[in-house]
Amino acid sequence: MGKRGEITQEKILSVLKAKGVALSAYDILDELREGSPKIAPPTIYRALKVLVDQGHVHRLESLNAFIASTGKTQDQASIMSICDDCGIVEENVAPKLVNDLSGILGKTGFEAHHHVIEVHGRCASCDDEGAAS
Amino acid sequence: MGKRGEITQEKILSVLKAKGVALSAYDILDELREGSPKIAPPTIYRALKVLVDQGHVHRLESLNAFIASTGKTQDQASIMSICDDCGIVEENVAPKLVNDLSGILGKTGFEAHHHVIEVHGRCASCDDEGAAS
DNA sequence: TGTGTTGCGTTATATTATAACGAAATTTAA
DNA sequence: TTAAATTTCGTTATAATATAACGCAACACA
Repeated sequence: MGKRGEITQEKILSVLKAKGVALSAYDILDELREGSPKIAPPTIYRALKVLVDQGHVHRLESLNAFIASTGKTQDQASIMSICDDCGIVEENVAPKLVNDLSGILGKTGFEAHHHVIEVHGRCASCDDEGAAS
Repeated sequence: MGKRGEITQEKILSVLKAKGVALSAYDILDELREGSPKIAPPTIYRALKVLVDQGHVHRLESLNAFIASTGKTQDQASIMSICDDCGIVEENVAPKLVNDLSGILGKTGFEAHHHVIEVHGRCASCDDEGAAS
């Protein structure tokens, strides 16, 4: 079975969890190369695809980056808030809102399969800093 | 004043309106090159930035593509529905939903500046086709 | 062990995007 | 009106993101 691939997945997930921030595929590649110098982009992208499909990792479309899931979002669409100042990304859930969203689009006959909801702005702590200065 | 740039913006906008579908920056580049062979990527990206800032064009983060705004969304966050079958993209507005969304994040002190809401799925007509087959 | 199948690593390349710089247009001040 | 300052644009070059394609290795099953 896909043993080799799973090892890459585990390594990626642990890097993402250790860092706790959004990393690009190439950031991850650089990290993994410290252990296995010959690893190449497709290996990373393939492993990321599995992790994203499984819900262990979220892809941030508006950053072209990836972040470990906190696990809050069990199969639910996640709402990612992204601080443009410090880069911190938080994962949120709002089943009702996502449901409403699908409902609005459903009125035109659209069948929603995957939701990309990413909100850019300023996190509480950067906001305080700004106010304090 | 920036006459040259404005001409590029107009050309891009008219290409996007004529096609009516999402185009990548390089799709647009190819179109414009039929008139002015020497045009280069930064020219396209700069013009697109202005058009997006003005709200005449939407950037689709999950497709790395651009589409002309229908004008429905006056300064409001738009909700883009994207059919993964035929590629059609529709622009929708739902001020209350966006407001709710900002409210949910606001509870954690996050101040929302820009919303990326893109829903992938199947449009009504592709759905019919699937059912009919 | 041989044969089929799947999935992985690797090479190569495609696609998307921007940095940096020089030239042209425009503005400002004399 | 012309010289200096400023802004914007075109251009070259390259960076960053992502995937196609192929061959080999691992496993599955007879």
